[in-house]
Amino acid sequence: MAGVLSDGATERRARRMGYRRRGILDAAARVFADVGYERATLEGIGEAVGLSKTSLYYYVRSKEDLLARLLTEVTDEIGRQAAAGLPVDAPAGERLWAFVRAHVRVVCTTPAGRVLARNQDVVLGEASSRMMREARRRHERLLRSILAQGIGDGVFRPIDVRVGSSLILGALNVAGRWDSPEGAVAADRIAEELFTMVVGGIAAHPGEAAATGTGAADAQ
Amino acid sequence: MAGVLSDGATERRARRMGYRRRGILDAAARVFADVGYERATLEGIGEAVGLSKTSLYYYVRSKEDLLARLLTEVTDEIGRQAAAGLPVDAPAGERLWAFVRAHVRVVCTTPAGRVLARNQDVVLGEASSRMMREARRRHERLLRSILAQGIGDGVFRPIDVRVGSSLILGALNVAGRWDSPEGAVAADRIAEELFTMVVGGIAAHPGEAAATGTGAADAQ
Amino acid sequence: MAGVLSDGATERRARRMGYRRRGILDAAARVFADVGYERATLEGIGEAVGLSKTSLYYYVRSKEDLLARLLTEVTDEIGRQAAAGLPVDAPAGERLWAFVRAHVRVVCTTPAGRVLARNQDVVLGEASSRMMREARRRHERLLRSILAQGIGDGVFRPIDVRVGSSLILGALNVAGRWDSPEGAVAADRIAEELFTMVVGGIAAHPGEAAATGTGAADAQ
Amino acid sequence: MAGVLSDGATERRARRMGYRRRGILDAAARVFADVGYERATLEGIGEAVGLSKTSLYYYVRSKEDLLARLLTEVTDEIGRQAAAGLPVDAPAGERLWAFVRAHVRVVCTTPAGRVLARNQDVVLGEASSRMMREARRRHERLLRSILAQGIGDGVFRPIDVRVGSSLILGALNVAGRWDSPEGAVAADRIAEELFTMVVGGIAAHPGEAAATGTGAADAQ
DNA sequence: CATGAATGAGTATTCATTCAT
DNA sequence: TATGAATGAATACTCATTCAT
Repeated sequence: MAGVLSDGATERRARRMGYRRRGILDAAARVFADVGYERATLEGIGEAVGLSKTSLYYYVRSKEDLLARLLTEVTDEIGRQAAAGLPVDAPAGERLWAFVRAHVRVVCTTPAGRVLARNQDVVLGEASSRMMREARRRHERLLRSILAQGIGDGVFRPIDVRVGSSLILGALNVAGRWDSPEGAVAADRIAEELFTMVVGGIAAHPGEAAATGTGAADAQ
Repeated sequence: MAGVLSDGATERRARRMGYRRRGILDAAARVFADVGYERATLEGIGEAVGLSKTSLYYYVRSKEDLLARLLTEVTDEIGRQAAAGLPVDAPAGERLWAFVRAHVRVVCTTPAGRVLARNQDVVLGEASSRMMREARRRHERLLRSILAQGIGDGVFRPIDVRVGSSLILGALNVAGRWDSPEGAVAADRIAEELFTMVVGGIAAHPGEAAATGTGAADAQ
Repeated sequence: MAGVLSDGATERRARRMGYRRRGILDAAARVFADVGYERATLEGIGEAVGLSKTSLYYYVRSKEDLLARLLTEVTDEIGRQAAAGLPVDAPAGERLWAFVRAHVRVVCTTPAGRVLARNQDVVLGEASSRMMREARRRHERLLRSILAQGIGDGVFRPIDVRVGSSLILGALNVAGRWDSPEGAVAADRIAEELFTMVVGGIAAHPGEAAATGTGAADAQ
Repeated sequence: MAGVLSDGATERRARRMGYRRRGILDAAARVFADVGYERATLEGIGEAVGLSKTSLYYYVRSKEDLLARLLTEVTDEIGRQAAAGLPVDAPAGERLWAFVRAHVRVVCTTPAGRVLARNQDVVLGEASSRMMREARRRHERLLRSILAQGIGDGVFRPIDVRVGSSLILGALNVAGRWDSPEGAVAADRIAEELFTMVVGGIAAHPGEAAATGTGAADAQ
């Protein structure tokens, strides 16, 4: 894959670079999760990796870049986990469950996940902004495709997928704001609860409740 | 008790003070909604009201105070609207619909509402923090009481009300992040969609879908 | 003394003005003594008299003016007390004792006195600066005249009166920095100690000690 | 221990850091001496060293810190000079003379000394406050030990050493408020005058004068 | 790779002071 | 007399970022 000559050295350096970058990203995630993006300082992050704040610039373009990379990475990681181990033609219900579980798990158990769940609204510059927006779009597209499939298959009601996907993401992200439960098991229980509500709603007798809602709307 | 004459003057003055404070709060809401709390500057807010930044301090204790007041106010306003025009013994379904509609409407159509929907995670000092926390608690308590009533009446499934209320709020707040639709009508349509999903879920045949979810969980 | 016509009203007003001014000066003294001139705020002083900070400007030109008047007043008051009850031709020793006692008493037992003792070095504007400087000069002139008289009468050694007066004032002012002893009696005991040292020095056998000092000076 | 080569570089760097800090402290001393601590601005100090005001923060924690370090340093320097060249068992008279000369010299001829003499009453935060308090305590303890020794040896009268040390310090500090005489010689002459008065008092015939004082006290 | 040194731009906050009423 | 309202000027301190080494 790599060039023949500078191969060994380059790769080694790249990997070292990767290790460092990893450490930096992780440290940033922890700090961001702790005090929030705006209140976090590069010095603090540097301290957390054992590097001077200036050295950070060797690996990362800017503070915004740091956040953008972090969120992009974790977002895509969720997507990967959501698809892992599922046949391409898995039914929508199963795919949705996998998505929910992956999202909740990451959002509950990792610093980066908490950062993702909480920093939906930071205002960034053009470059970083685009990077993040695209990752988010990928994520939503995945969820929407699941919803669309379910609707096509007749297992989901014909809802507006854009509204639906937003609602679901908003609902799942609340988990990232709770005192993070330790371990995947606890996270999975939360995921189940959220999944059940999202899929089945809260009504005991869905048809009637929906009617009630409409009735109230009409009654206004 | 007060003299007939000075009464008018006094009242006028008090109202002027009110007007000013109102104007400041509103301007702050607009600015916060535009650029986010952290990037907003007191100078910018001052400009938006036509007051020097230092004059702001005549009406407000600090930037944090500004946000806390704003969010407290708008949160309580939603609660008021959610209860308006409903008999005390209204059925849970109707009450939930009123809550959803009020929340979405405010969150979609007012700057302060957008600020509320987006700034769930700002870190504030003790005083402001408490003020906001309490408002939020009041709001959640209202929603929880609705859920509890519905469960008691058998119209809602016996879900965990804490999880449920968080999920619902998270879901509703996403509306505050969309390019705000103009007018209460559009907001109400969104509210209806969200309400329908929250109540009825997205499954075409709830029982089965839920079963699917559980099945997926077992299958993992 | 006052004009025949507007007499009653004017005088009443002047006296009212006087009362207010008094209250303001006293409050300012207390506040200055508590937190220091620079950290004191007009608002705080206003509060201490039960007046809005703006109202202060009716009685006083500025914050600096407040300090200048205060210190001028208290300085002259010490001078008055130092001369009170003494025949014009009193011996220098007695006059010095009266001076020391008056100074220490005021400096120990009154807020304004403490302000005087501690705020020797505030930098003020031209007008206020001159007012204070003159009061201080009057005070020093009094002390110097006492020293000169004593030297002329042969009861004090032929010291440099300028150095001597400064030294004495510096020595006396330290008392204003101690936790102020309540009551004139305690203050008088302090005054006696300081007076004794100033007059008699600390040497057991003055002549020899002075020789020692000179010797050390020579030895360097 | 360190490599031969990097040693030089390291040391040079460390010294540069020292130089900078030194320069900053000195500049601050000059500015504080000129306009007083409260009216001094970080920007002004920065200008005086040829550094931007923000760069100051690379070397110093805060404005208070700057003052505290400065006064601590100069206070200890006086102590050092007061002890220099004296045998440990030097007589109290000589030690006192050395103390007085050192104090007056520094206070008259150095900016930091003038700052010390004049800023006895600035109100600082906890950390800086403690640092300064301790330096002052060390200084007073030295003076008190001299007084105690002298009293024990019978060369000083049995005065209250706490009162005595305060009085002396107050008396010596006045020299820091005069237009500073250039050169150590002038300062030493002032020191001699002050020393003479402190030790021998101002009375021509100490015993009688003291009696006069007491007499005045009795007569009141 | 790593960092020490330096800085510019930004920002909340304080406070004496003015002025119309 | 008294004050509510408004402001200008000042100021300490923060932090991301650059650059030479």
